[in-house]
Amino acid sequence: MPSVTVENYLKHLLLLEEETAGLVPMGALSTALAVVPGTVTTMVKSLAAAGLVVHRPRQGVKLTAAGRRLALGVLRKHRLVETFLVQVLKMHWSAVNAEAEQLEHAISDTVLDRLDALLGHPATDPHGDPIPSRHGKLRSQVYATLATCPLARPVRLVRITEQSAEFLQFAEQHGLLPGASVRVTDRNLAAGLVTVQRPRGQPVALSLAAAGRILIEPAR
Amino acid sequence: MPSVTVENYLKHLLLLEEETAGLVPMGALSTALAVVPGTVTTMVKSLAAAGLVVHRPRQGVKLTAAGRRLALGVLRKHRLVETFLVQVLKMHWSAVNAEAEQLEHAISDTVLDRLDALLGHPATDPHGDPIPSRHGKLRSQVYATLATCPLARPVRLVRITEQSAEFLQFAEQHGLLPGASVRVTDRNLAAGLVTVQRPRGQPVALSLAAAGRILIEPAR
DNA sequence: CCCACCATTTTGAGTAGTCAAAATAATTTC
DNA sequence: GAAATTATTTTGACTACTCAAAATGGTGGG
Repeated sequence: MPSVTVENYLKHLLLLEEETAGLVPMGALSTALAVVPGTVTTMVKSLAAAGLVVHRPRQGVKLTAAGRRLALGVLRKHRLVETFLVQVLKMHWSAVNAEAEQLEHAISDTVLDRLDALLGHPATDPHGDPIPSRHGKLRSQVYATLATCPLARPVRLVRITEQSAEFLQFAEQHGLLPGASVRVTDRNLAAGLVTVQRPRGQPVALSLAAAGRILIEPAR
Repeated sequence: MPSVTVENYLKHLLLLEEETAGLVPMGALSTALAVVPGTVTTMVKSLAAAGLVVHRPRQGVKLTAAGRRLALGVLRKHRLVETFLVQVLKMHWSAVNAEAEQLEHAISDTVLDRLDALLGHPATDPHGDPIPSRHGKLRSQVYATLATCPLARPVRLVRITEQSAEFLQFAEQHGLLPGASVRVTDRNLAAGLVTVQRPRGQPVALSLAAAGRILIEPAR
């Protein structure tokens, strides 16, 4: 049974692979896990010895099939727990990431399956992040974002790929929730600013970086 | 924040204090925690240094007020989680102890309070074990047991103080659940055997030790 | 009273994970 | 193409736990 630490390394590696071409650099893992780079090197070597990752020295890491399977299991727990916390315990979506961070390592597959059934086998968590299936399939669709979509056209928010409580609270305050329909009215690359208009309400200004974390699809 | 290990030492110490007069011997903790006695000595010394227990060398340990407060918090989490697993996720009462053993260390006070509210602030868990209140009060009533109660009189089961899945499955199969009404028809001290009769059904034979783990009160 | 037995404590050693800081390699810059 | 910068790895050390096995202290029987 992998330790909490191992589970965390694998989960973050999976997350980083999603947004990285090729190998994940050690530094990226190091900041994601909030440990010093030397620790990551040591740890990655032992994960490699266990057959969970492939380590190319001075280049980076990636998951093996076995590592990926484990990581997907952890991610599934994380996202189902988040969904449970919001839907059943009525917690705020900005608070559940931190909670799930702990619970994902303590919940058994048995309990998880019950939870999944109770929730009606949801496809995504409250942030719109896809929940890996019981057998390790992850529907990982490529979406446009508020930083890249065409101007003026109505778009529907599908996913917020940013877990910080502050950002999520900000987003909710301005109606930027998965499912909401908005239009990007202006995008100023020089200033790095995106202006978003929702049906009834004030326009909202976002940094380009923030806008890039909000995934969308053409509305209707 | 106390480590999982510390939480486990404190919780088991609390449980052992309930059934021990005076200090808890090191050996008892050692078997409860499934570690060798030397480990307990080392660990208890560090808990004592942290002000969580009092250690009288060669005699035993007991919780300080601070240690007890922490232990009650863990026990509350354990028992509320058990209740949740049975009442909401419909798990079998014989399986939930093992699950709660893990979850009790991962669940935050916030989540716990929501769970408590969802369950309607239950006073006991599915085994009849009292749930410590949010402020660390533990209603710890002294009950008679099937090993000590008068013969032939109808009694109501209130609590099963034995967590092993096998025992709980056996108990359920014979209708020995909290709330059930039964009568002890025979008690053979020489053979160490207790015979229990429930309203409609075969008589059940139990060892004296097992009978002592089933707490009762006079029925009506 | 002494000896044997039991529980407990000590000692020495190991594992998992971490950091600080020095060493090394790769990449960019000029 | 050397020098400077940046990322990564190494080294040495520390914390929190754990075990095996030897040492110690009490207790109870003869």
